[in-house]
Amino acid sequence: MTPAGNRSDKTQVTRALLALREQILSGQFAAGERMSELPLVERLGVSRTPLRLALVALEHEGLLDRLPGGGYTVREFTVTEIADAIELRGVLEGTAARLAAERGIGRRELRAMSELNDEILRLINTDGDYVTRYVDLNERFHARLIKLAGSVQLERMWSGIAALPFAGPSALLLTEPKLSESWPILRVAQRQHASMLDAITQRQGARAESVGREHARIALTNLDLLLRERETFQRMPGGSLVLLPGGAADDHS
Amino acid sequence: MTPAGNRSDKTQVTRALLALREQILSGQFAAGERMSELPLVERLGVSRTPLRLALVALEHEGLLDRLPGGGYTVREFTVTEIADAIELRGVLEGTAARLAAERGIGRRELRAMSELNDEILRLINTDGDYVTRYVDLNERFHARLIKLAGSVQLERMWSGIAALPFAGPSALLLTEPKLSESWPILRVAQRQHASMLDAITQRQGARAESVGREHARIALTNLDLLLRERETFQRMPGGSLVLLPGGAADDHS
DNA sequence: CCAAAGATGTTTGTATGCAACCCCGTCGCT
DNA sequence: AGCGACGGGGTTGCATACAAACATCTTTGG
Repeated sequence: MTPAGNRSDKTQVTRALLALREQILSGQFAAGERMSELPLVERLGVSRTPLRLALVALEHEGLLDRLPGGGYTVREFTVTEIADAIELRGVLEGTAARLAAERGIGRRELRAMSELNDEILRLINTDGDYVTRYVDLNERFHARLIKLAGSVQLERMWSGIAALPFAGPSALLLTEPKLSESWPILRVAQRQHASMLDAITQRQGARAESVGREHARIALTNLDLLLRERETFQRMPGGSLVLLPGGAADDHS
Repeated sequence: MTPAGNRSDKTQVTRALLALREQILSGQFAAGERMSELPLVERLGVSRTPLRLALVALEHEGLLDRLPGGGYTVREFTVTEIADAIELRGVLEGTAARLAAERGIGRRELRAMSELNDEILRLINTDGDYVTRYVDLNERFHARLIKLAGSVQLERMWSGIAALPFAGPSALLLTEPKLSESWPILRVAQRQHASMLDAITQRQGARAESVGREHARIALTNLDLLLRERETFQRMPGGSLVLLPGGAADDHS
């Protein structure tokens, strides 16, 4: 859904959309602050007409909230919301896997996904900075998984939620500093990919679904780990939009 | 999501949105036909600016498809897509029920839903034309169910899919002619509502989820019944948007 | 001194004019 | 005769001017 622009659109609304999203995610707007059109116009260098289209797109995307008197604010996400979004992504991916299993999938497609996953396996057996490549492969795997179900609606819903900051399939990957902690997790994830493919191949719908769900919950673990290091967290794109649990408790629960 | 307008907006974009949606659902546009802005402007009596906002809203809603060169067409739905959408609504409602069960729900809310469902029970024990009232009660029950989970994302996704023609909780109710056939179905549905509430009360997440899913599948049955009477089908709002299975086969499968 | 009405600035909503684009047919040149 | 280019109609994209809603602060009258 209006994820970016089609093609390499040079249209003003795309320009505004991209710029705005980036500025929002990098925390250049305070959480409850009212975003009026005129300031944005001069900030982004587009006129009001395309700007408004970009704004409704971002509202649809869930990054902006329309406030009563008109105007927008950047949406603030609680940790619970993020966890819910991840759980929901798991539900959707599980459903995709189940439907794929029930309906049967061509060997070509399964083969392609297997190869993607094999490449992931080779990658995490390597030493070195493979994060970028891993993210790419992982996203491709998940995107294809969703398409396996062959349902437009499912795809739409998934795109809607996976575009949310922190809810995407590779959103919470630990970056450099703590890579040691994330290494075993990636292995588990790769294994789950394989299990899903196997379940789909053998048309075991229930198994495919539950593995799909559990797989997404890996992100919950990563979320927990990340929350232990608030500074790192805040620096990640979109980090400033997250309302961290208040100073009290929750740090040693 | 941009379901109707907030408040009783007299704004032009709302006017355009409502009028357009109604005209689309009543089949006043051919399926693949290109909808250009200028004709719509004089048809709806609003200028291009609010019209375009209404168009993107309908695109987000899934009723319109943007076509490559610009402009829109009304979206055409296959029977399979409708079935998928219903299945997905079941997945979401099942998830809502499961989350509600897992997280626990206040008695007040459960009580309220029980009363709604009791009223449905009394209603279907009555003779007479209760369709309108049933639809109202049923929609309220489902809306509350979704809210029980307490997840904004889930609610958003559900609204998105329940707004689709034929995918809403009461969308495929058989109208007057065949009421006799739908009567026992309503009884089953009411019972499933009760089971869901019971499961939630007893915090039986898995049960709540599976009942929620199965409950939505009632709509699949109704869909089947409706497809036996194409004329009736075509007359329902949005009926003309559905691409019926080609003349061959499928009538006696 | 307080209250109410009005003026003023700021905001969003709407209309419209202009420019760029695309499809397509036709005309001219080779 | 074929191929290419030019131009016309129609369409969308964009910018801007204007109107209406809203808020605020001031000013004036009691």
